[in-house]
Amino acid sequence: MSIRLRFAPSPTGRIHVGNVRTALLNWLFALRQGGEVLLRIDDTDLARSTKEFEQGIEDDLTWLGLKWDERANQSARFEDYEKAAAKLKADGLLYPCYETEDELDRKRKIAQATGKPPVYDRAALKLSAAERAKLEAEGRKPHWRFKLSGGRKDWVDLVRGPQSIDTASLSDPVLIREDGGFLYTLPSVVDDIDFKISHIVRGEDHVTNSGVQIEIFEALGAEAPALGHFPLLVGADGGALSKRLGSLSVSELREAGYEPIAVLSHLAKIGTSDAVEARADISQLADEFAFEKIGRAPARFDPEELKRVNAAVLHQLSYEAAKDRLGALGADRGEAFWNAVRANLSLFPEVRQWAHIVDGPIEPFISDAAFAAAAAEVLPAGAYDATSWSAFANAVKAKTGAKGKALFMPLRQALTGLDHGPEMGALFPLIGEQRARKRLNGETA
RNA sequence: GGGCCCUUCGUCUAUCGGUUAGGACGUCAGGUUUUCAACCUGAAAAGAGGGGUUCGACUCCCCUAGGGCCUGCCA
Repeated sequence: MSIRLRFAPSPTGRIHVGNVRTALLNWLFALRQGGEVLLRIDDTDLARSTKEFEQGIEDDLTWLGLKWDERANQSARFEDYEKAAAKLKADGLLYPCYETEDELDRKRKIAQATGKPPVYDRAALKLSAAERAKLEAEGRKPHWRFKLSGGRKDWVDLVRGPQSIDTASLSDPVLIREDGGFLYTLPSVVDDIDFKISHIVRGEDHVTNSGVQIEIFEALGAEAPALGHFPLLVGADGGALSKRLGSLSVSELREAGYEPIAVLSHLAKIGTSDAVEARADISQLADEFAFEKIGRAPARFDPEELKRVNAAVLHQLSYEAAKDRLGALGADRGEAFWNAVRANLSLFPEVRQWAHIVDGPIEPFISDAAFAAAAAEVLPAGAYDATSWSAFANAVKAKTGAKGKALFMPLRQALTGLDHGPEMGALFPLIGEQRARKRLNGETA
């Protein structure tokens, strides 16, 4: 059997970190197994789905470096869903119901209040043909429910181990809405069958769903794929992922300047037994992927940790890899510049700050004007090279008697306006004599 | 209310009855950088609480507390 995974977002919004984790785990398993990934656009909800979001999702996945082998739109497959629904109806497994949403809501509340499980009572199953005809004559349109077996459904989950869902404690799921629209449940199963999906990897919010869907697979004469349900993401405080964090979109991360591999590394490793550290590329993440490494407790998504991973990626990034992006930001000052400043970056766009400090104009920070003026007097003339800084520092040391931190910190502050940053030896030649002289004299340059 | 799952250093986790409870990140210290950051080395740091079972429990069972998911004509 060939390995085929699928990622099935709804184009009702852009993808966010939770979605990326789902996508990534599917991709990593497929990559590891030499399988394929189907990008399935779940756009059965015609009212809320848009082509813009669909394009946005593709852009997001492409930026992340997740390449799909095949893609499909559910909106183009309604005939297949109708066919499956017809078969279920013919088999007596899909039955019409006429309760309104209000009625169902009331039934649920009453059940809750009396301590009973809020499970659909199957009243519609007891309707006679005459009663149904009467309801239809009143203008009521049916929604359709799948008749659960009432037995237990078992499977060995890829991450959770043996699972058993008691369908007797579940409501018969509505498959077709009153307006004729298909809900997620049936199209998903039909597609998984038709596209020969071998493994379904999704969040644990779908565990109960899986029990239901296994019955639908069987009702349609198919065998359910292997199933894996991983724990969901929670916030850094251990509580539910906040709305802000949970909806943190890929496009926002992209705009903020995050590296795709940092986002991928972080989301692939949190909640697993591997160290949460940057990896070189997706194939390395795939090589290390194993369901057994995924824990069963929720994974914590901490933006601070993501930032840390991102910084580590930048600290290793070669000039060659950074060159084009530096150019795009107007911050390409050569390899020596990049190698000097990258260790001070946690987000790529921050490089602009260092380019600006090299170019000016910036306002120097001078705490001791006499010291700075003395330093200016021994500033070497002409073109600077890699040795200029130490020559200058020694000259200042000889003239003022300052050494160590008392020597370097005021010079750094005067020359860069900041009290931290890259090696001055690399920055100094880029700043050059003219700007250095002005800054030491307290002038903006 | 019911069902399913979870709880080990600050954080993510390893351990599948007998370990000095290991690693990674963070923190702290030292080194290096004639300064800070980066980098290198080292150290401190943990079994939610209470009962069992057992010669022996982080590991198995029960209770309590805390947390997550599901219980939709959402996906």
